[in-house]
Amino acid sequence: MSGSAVGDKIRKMSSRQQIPGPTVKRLTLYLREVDRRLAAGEVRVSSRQLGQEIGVTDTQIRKDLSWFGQFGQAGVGYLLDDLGSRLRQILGKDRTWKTALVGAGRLGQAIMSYGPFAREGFEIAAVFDADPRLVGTEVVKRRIRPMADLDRLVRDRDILLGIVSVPKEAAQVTADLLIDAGVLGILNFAPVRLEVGDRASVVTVDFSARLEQLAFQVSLGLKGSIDVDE
Amino acid sequence: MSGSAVGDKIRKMSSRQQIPGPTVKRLTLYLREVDRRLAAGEVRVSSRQLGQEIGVTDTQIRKDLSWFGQFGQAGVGYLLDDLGSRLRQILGKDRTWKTALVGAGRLGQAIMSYGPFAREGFEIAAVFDADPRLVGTEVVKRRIRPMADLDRLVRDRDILLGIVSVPKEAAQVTADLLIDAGVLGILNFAPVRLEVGDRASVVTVDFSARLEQLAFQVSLGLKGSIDVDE
DNA sequence: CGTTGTGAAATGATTCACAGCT
DNA sequence: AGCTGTGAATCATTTCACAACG
Repeated sequence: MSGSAVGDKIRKMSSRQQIPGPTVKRLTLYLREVDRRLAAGEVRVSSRQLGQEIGVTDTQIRKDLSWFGQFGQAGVGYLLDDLGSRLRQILGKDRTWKTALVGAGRLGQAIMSYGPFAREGFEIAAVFDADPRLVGTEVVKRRIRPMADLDRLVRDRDILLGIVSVPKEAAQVTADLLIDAGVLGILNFAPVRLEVGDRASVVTVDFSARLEQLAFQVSLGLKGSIDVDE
Repeated sequence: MSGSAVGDKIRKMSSRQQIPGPTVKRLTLYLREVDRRLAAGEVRVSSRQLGQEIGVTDTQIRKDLSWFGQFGQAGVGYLLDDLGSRLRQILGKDRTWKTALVGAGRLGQAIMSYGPFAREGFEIAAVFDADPRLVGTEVVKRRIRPMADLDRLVRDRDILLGIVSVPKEAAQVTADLLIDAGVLGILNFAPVRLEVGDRASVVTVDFSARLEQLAFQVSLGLKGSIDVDE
């Protein structure tokens, strides 16, 4: 029964139903809340209870989950344990993602020491920097490699994700290097749009754009966390 | 006509037409591209040219701008200079936003030294930390203040925005302190939903949620920057 | 002409309403 | 009774199509 359930999920996913972007963003929140409740020793939740905490309606949660098959027990709710592992599977968190970090400046250092990254299946398997003064030194307990080693190390270590925390001028070249070395996804912290065609997926985290959005909301006088979002 | 155009905008904005969230997010990108072209010495753009660079359709841009009145010259396009200052005004970037940073760990330090913040109208007017070992020291050329001084300093210096870069356990308390001291907007880096009611606006930047979204895309095999977003 | 600004149409996401399971 | 899963309805956003303009 559990075997065929996994099969359902995979079949549905590979039939290339397009999962809505907003749904994906929420999935992460669901998993977090599920883990929190599991850690608290709880066993079951209803979609309403789950949503309460994270500001999402019960219908929304059920609709989101329905993209991936059947999860719950009608009349009862969801088994946290089960829901957790299905979500982890969907989000690709049932494996370890080897990640290359490029740019070991203050932002890179912050990322290296950011708890959640290290803990939740994202292993920073190599760190690179173009600054010769940094190369060879240890930062946050990690040896910094020269850019020249990037291609070889990414290949040898089967690294699939890249984190770009270099100045914006260097972001595009860095992305190209990573992709040429075989990386499939890039988390970009530079405030630029990376042009990658269909060679990889990109997700950008843009601090200053967000601060601007905040300033806009405040200056409109729109109090209230209208769009906590993410 | 230009005087009344500004009037139109303000009237439209205060008549509380609800500006769509996605529009606000794009406005920031438009301003960036406009500034880039201004710096390159250009004088005019059409919506199509503007969109090319940042991956947005011309219609989308015109629709977005139309929320704020008339901007362009039919048959010609937009005057970069004019468009830039209108966008700056809309986004609240025609003033300096005094900001309090709470949490001077590595992430806080990265934020302090993040160029765009400092340059684009966001002044970090005070930095706080709960760690007594940090308080009183200088980090990235800024003196770290104790939490006990937060309320007084935020009031005295007319600080309107707060940046929360503390561990997630401390995020909610920190937000409450900031709001009680009069802050109207919070940029939250902790991976939790802040409960602020209608007392302030919140925008959250959640690194690990984003990495998860990336892992999801990659594991789905969805190559291509489907959702560069932000 | 080429380009803006905008109603109208199309697409996408959320909420509603309820059938069906436990 | 309580709750899930989902088609149908509503609401939001994007795209289309075109009139008006310089």
